[in-house]
Amino acid sequence: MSERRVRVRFAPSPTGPLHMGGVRTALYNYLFAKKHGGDFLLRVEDTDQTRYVKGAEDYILEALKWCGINPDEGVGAGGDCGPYRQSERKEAGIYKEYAFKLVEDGFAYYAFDTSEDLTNMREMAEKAKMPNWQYNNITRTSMKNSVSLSEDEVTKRLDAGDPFVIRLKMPRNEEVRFHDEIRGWVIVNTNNMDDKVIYKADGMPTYHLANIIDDHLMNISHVIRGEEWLPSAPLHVLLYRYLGWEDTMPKFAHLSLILKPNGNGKLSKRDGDKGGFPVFPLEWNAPDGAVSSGYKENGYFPEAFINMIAFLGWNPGTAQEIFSLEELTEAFTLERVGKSGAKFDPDKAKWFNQQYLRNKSNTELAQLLMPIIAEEKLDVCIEYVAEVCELIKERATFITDILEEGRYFFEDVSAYDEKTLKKKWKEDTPTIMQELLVELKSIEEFTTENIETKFQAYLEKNEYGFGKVGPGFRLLVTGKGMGPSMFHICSVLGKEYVLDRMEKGLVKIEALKAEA
RNA sequence: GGCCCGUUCGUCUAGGGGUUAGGACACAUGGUUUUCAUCCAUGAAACAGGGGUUCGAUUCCCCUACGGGCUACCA
Repeated sequence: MSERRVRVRFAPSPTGPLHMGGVRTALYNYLFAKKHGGDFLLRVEDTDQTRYVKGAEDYILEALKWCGINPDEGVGAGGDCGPYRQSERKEAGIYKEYAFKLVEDGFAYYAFDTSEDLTNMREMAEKAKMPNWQYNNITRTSMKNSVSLSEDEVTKRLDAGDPFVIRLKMPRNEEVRFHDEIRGWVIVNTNNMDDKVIYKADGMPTYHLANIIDDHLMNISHVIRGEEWLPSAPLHVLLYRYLGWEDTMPKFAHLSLILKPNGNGKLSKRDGDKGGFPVFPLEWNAPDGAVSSGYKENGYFPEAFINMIAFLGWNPGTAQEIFSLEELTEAFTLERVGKSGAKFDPDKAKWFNQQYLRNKSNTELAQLLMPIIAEEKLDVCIEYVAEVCELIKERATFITDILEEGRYFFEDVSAYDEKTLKKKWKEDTPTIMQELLVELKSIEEFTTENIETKFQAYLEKNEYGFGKVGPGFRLLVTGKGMGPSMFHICSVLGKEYVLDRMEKGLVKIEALKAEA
């Protein structure tokens, strides 16, 4: 067989925000396409108007954009196979003819049973201890459809405009097999499959039909999708066969699900709320006003998020863990995608972010920090922020940690760490601080080295250990009990500021002490 | 319940008929650091169970258990 152009698609339903699992599916599709020089399409599967959620489609588009997963074709990108929204394709009359053709060819039939009929049937079956009633190749003979009803009756109903659906006529006792790129051969007997509705009473195709038609019309070569589709894959194979498209049927690859960090089950929105981590790439404001947090808003870099997601169920087989999108594209293969579900680990997610943060230059970090600083109306220049980043970077996971950890670089000290105050602020500390203040005042050039030299000289002169002077000094200047080198902090802060803080701090702390 | 898929340290995983079963996160200990973080070193930690096949199975096959998915005129 000649090499077919790789064309894959990500086909979400706009029923809510895209969650991590969806992003991973999109990512793997994207990586696979790029790896093989193919196309990545975005198709919106909005055949169920009752589940349509306003804003969801925009959200999906924005989320993918933030992740750097840009479609070559599809909604928001254009292309020759449009429209790419299934609702619009339905309006264009794309699906109807195929549904009816299936009936004509004897592979499907009209069914007139109403939803109530079906519900009643299921309830009756349940009472008769048949808990799982299905509309299938046995039960269909006792239902109202073009298989059981006379031809006259069917025509009469059709002419009268009775609502109907089209169901696939599942054959009796046939083995349907297909090769999954990740799982190998999957074989299912048609006796275990039901007569799925492929065309709804409202004139919309169901997922199954629309999906097959669109994939065929859009020349999709590989279907990479979630495990939840594995059970219906045989149905899809049958649909390709009955439509006469089996020779160009795409290859299938079913991805395992992302599971909850602890406990069982797939990751859901609630797990994030409970575990204190996001499950969505971007913050989602639901129409009902509920807000779900996003990775972006939590300070994650998109590259780190993507990297982390990629490793949930895939690995390169080497020790390398940090991969740019380009490197992922280079390294990605379906063969190295795992078969089993992966429990999501929020700690590892943080670790990825930390790695990326550390690899960014101080200027880069400062640039990212400036908007946040502006929001807080703090008046500093970018060069100063970069210097702060240099000092705080090593102890930050998120960009905002730099601001929080290094608060004292931007604002006066308003509170003093109680523990340090209690343990390290002794009777003679104020005197020592006064003396240190004088020493610092005498420094001409307020550089890290000069401050350190002066400080050490002072210790030596009085035969003090560092522990006698250091903690009080830090407390006075930063309000904290720990942090980066004091000499660095002071040189960044500048002489005036440091002296001022010490003087004011001495007064404040003495007042606090007197109070206590 | 039925059907389908899966099962290596707590977690993500590598590996694969004969290995001291490797790495990463998290954890613990020690070192560096005035402190915290970083960094470095070290440690603890796994082949779900039972049957086969085989000289030999964690690896191949079967069964069981467990986990997951599906079982809509939802995707």
